[in-house]
Amino acid sequence: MKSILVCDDDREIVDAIEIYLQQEGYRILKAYDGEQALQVLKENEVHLLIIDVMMPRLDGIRATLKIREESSIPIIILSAKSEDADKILGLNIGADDYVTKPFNPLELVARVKSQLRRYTQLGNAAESSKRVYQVGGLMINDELKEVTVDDALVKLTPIEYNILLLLVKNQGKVFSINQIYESIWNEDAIGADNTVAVHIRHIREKIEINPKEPRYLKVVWGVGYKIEKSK
Amino acid sequence: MKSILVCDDDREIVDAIEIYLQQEGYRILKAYDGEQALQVLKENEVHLLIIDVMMPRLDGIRATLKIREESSIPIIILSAKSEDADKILGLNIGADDYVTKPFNPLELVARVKSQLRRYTQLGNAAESSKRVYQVGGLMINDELKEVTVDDALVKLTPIEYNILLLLVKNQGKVFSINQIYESIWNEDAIGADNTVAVHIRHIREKIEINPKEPRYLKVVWGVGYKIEKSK
DNA sequence: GAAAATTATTAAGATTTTTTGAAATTAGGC
DNA sequence: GCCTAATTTCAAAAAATCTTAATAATTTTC
Repeated sequence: MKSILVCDDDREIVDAIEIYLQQEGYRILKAYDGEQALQVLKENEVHLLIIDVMMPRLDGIRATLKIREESSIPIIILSAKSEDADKILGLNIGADDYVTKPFNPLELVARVKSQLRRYTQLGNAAESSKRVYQVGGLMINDELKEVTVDDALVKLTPIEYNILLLLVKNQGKVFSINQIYESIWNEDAIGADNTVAVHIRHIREKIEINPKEPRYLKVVWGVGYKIEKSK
Repeated sequence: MKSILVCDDDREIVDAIEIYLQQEGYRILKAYDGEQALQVLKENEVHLLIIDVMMPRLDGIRATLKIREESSIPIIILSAKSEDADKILGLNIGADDYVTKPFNPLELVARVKSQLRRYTQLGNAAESSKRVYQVGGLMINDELKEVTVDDALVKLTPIEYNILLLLVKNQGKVFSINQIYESIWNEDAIGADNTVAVHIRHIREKIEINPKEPRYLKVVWGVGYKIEKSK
């Protein structure tokens, strides 16, 4: 579940935003000035920040600057100032979006979703240009959607392919069954453990010489699955 | 140099945007309908796309959907429709931002910069949190769920791993058996002393050269356990 | 130095997690 | 609409891990 920190000195606004975002399944953290926001960020895993400009103690602009010194989470600035100059300033100092009050809550929700998609799914320039991945004798060409093991072509179904691609793209990194499910199916994983497990088995049958002793697709007991990094 | 594709059937708008973005040092590619945009994307390296909604042949919404099937570049939708529903739709199908006409060119430039910064510099969730902890020759990579002692890989069970992670994350700090239990199991510790003790022993067997004289995982008599801080 | 309190050790039974085989359902191509 | 391939579900076997309880070894207290 994704956590969103909402920061505004107007508690009514914070509460209103909370209601809308909770409906979308996000966990909401709250702060009422910039200092508090920094504190919450330090102590919690936060995936996105919505922050007002005008606040006591530390305003949203200064807070954004401070946060950007060490974090790259998406920041949406909220402001009563609809002056273009303010928007431009906010966007230039590191914010990802700038929404002016009064705003349609549903538009804010859509912008939150868009930012989180960019941050958690779409990724960045460095990784998106790569289209061929390799781990030992296992190779995935994402342009041709082809998988080969020791130069022999292997035929995977779409779901199998996507799971393997996720794991190979992040080789070494462990993914829980839920993470895999949510990442591939784009929906909440409830009781989907077996589904993923069966796909894992099918992938192993196709890419492993001996599925009982997988060379590539390994289980990390109690945690999830990973592709063994080639050394 | 970053390349930006500007796509609108109104050539004047394309030209105007071109002027502003060129001043910022971007290379501008142009298209005048969705089909052309897809074509240009296929044949060029494009780092960001600005696309109008209403266009002949293939509109901006459909084009965005098509592009998202295989590309993750930032997309800014431009539109004369300022209806909230249109904005929400655009953002939900994969756009990164939605700007309504008429717009301040400088705000558009700021939004372009913001998106490119996210895409080319700030990166995404996966890479921003490298979670590696170290104490002397003991190292925990929480992303790979791997523990090494003097560069030798050590295999821990989930509970063992979590206990060690807790202690290493807070190295030097002493945790009582109850604190450890409640922190790992997330339930009240009643008569669970032995359980934790057994796990501690197993961890020592795996990470210590001589479990009887632990270098890392030490007992603080009458209080609890800690990981000796490295100096 | 002995008793009390705390921590360490061991191994077996209980539990959880993963793997597996097969059947049922769904989706896509012709 | 039928046929094939893909996906999901179910249930049980296998593997790994966790807990328990009984006992031993320490350290502290008196």
